[in-house]
Amino acid sequence: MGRMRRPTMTDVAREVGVTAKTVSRVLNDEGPVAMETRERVMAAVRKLGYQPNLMARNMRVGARDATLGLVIPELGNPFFGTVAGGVESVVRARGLTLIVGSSEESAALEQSLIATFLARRVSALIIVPAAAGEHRHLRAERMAGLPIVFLDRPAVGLTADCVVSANREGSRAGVAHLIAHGHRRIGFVGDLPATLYTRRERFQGYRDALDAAGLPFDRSLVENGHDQEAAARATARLLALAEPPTALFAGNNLASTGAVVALSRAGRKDVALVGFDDLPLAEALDPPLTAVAQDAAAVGAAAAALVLSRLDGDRSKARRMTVPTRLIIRGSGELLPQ
Amino acid sequence: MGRMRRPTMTDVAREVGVTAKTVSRVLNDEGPVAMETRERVMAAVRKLGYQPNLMARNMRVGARDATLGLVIPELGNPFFGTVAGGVESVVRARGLTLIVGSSEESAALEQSLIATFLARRVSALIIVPAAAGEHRHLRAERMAGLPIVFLDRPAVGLTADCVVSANREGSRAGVAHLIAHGHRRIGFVGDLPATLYTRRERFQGYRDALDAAGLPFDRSLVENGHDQEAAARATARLLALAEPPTALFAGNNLASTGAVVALSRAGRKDVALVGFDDLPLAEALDPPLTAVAQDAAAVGAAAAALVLSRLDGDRSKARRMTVPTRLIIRGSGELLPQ
DNA sequence: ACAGCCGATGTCAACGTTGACATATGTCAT
DNA sequence: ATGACATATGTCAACGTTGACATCGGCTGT
Repeated sequence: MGRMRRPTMTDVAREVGVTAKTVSRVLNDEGPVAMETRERVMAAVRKLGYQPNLMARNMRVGARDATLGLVIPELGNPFFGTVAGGVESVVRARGLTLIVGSSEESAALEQSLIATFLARRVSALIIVPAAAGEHRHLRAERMAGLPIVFLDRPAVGLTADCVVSANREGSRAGVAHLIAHGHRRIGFVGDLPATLYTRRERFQGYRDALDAAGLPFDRSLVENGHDQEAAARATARLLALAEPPTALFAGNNLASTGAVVALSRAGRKDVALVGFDDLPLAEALDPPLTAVAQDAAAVGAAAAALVLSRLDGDRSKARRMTVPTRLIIRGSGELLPQ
Repeated sequence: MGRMRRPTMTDVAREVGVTAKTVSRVLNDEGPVAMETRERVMAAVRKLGYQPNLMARNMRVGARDATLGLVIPELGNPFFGTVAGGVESVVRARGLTLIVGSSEESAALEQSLIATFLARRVSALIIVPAAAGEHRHLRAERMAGLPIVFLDRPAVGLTADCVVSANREGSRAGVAHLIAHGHRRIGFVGDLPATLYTRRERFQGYRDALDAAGLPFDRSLVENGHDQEAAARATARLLALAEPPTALFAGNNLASTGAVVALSRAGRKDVALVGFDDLPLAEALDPPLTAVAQDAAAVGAAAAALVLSRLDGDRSKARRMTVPTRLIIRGSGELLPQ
């Protein structure tokens, strides 16, 4: 229970009968130290349970903390979890620590998280911007040389590195797939807010495919919802139309899940569906889900790699990387229009 | 491009023509400061883009960093993602920052992550132990008053706070449900390694249910696999037995997913299934999945709340909290034995 | 008019660590 | 014996911030 002071380098030094500096040398493998001294220091370290104070070290060394800040919109969303996993594995291989914070899609929370990270003097930032985020305030940091990479969604009001999926192209391919199977009325179940970058891009891909096929765009075939249940309701609205769609395109993982659930509730196995984002249970659904798969871990890893190259001194101009998507054909997209 | 020095409090002070201490007072709303001075300081802060250095502050204040370390086994697993989300929301409400690290189920990595967190002087630790983790090394920290809460799985070799789901009881209820529908040969698809706490508990619940019903335990009905694909293979092995089970109990979310996939691949809609952990698509499956749902966010939130109470000085002895599970009946568990 | 007090600010040291530089031995070649 | 040099360690200040205490003018009440 004794809330005692944590031992410092000086405590270790006193125990051994040397100076803190000598202990520092031992711990950092720096400069010449007599073998015997080294051993006695190590023994004292173990005995006292000494652990270096990284805050003090970083402050003295002046440098930034060997820490990388990651801001994501929702920890609970498996897509972002997987992205974070991809970032983490690359970052760890480099001996850096990852600090993760969740902005809950709130621009204000995002700013305050970023401020916290900056106050901690992180070495770099990876940001999945919140829907209404705005990043002019980071201009000074970028000028000062702090590596900042945006992930999944580009920065707003700031030129910076960015890694995104091939949203528009993937979406276009998915919708074209439905059109190729004869569908002419294709519903779009999108994310909210509709201004969200990925939602806009994927919607554009949807329009692209319609245009390429010479199909008219029908505004009433577009519905939105941010979470699974809202997406299910959005899907139900589409199914209830006077002239309902014969096929659906879902704009993200939650929308896909919601659409599948809504179709199931309505007992409609005849409606074709292609989802952006693959789902773990895709192949077990009836019909199995055809999906535009994005590689979340790869996106995260690419962003992390980009950050590391910046840390290594790469000063070239801001780069945008696009990670390709892959259409996985399983059945739900191949249903013919009834 | 100019990698210039970041402004310090002293820079701000010089700009205004006061002392660093005065700036400090303004920024911390402490002591009396003339209105005019306050405004000039704030103006200088904005002009220079000053941001306080938390590392320096924490060091001086001696106290620990206003940061909480969370160690989870896998960032990509939605269960842990949701847990982390639950922790984060409670922690944020308190103005603390969450540092998340992933141990990849490696005891060594877990130890090194914990060491990093300790070196950063986090205010508290929440740990989801890796499968083979061992925590004697944290005894000194606990004695020194550092709040440490274990989550989902208890500590090994250390008496400490712990928040877990009602694994054994939930599992027993799930299996009892299958037995109530007439099943006598019930397969168990478990996690790996089999020594994993949750796997052991849930397996015990399975045995409990069998025993209570006077059913024999058949070792050949137990198969394991850690990820979704391995679980699918494990399930396939069970289905291929000479005397195959008429029902399955899956011991976690990945096992459930894998079991569903394997049943689907085998075209076996006649095999009953109850999964531990609910799945987002549960209701859309055919048959809909009956599941023992655990509230991952609540588990995370409970652990965070426990940590906060410790930070607030609660010195009572180590507590173990059990979060109840809920059996959600949907159909897959109600299939009758063929 | 003077003690006493309050408001506004300053001075100094310390948190734990390490970089720059200094010191004290011992070894070796000349 | 002497200087040159390497090895092993020590001294001191500084990183950016804040706690403890000091200072200084003006205002209050008597």
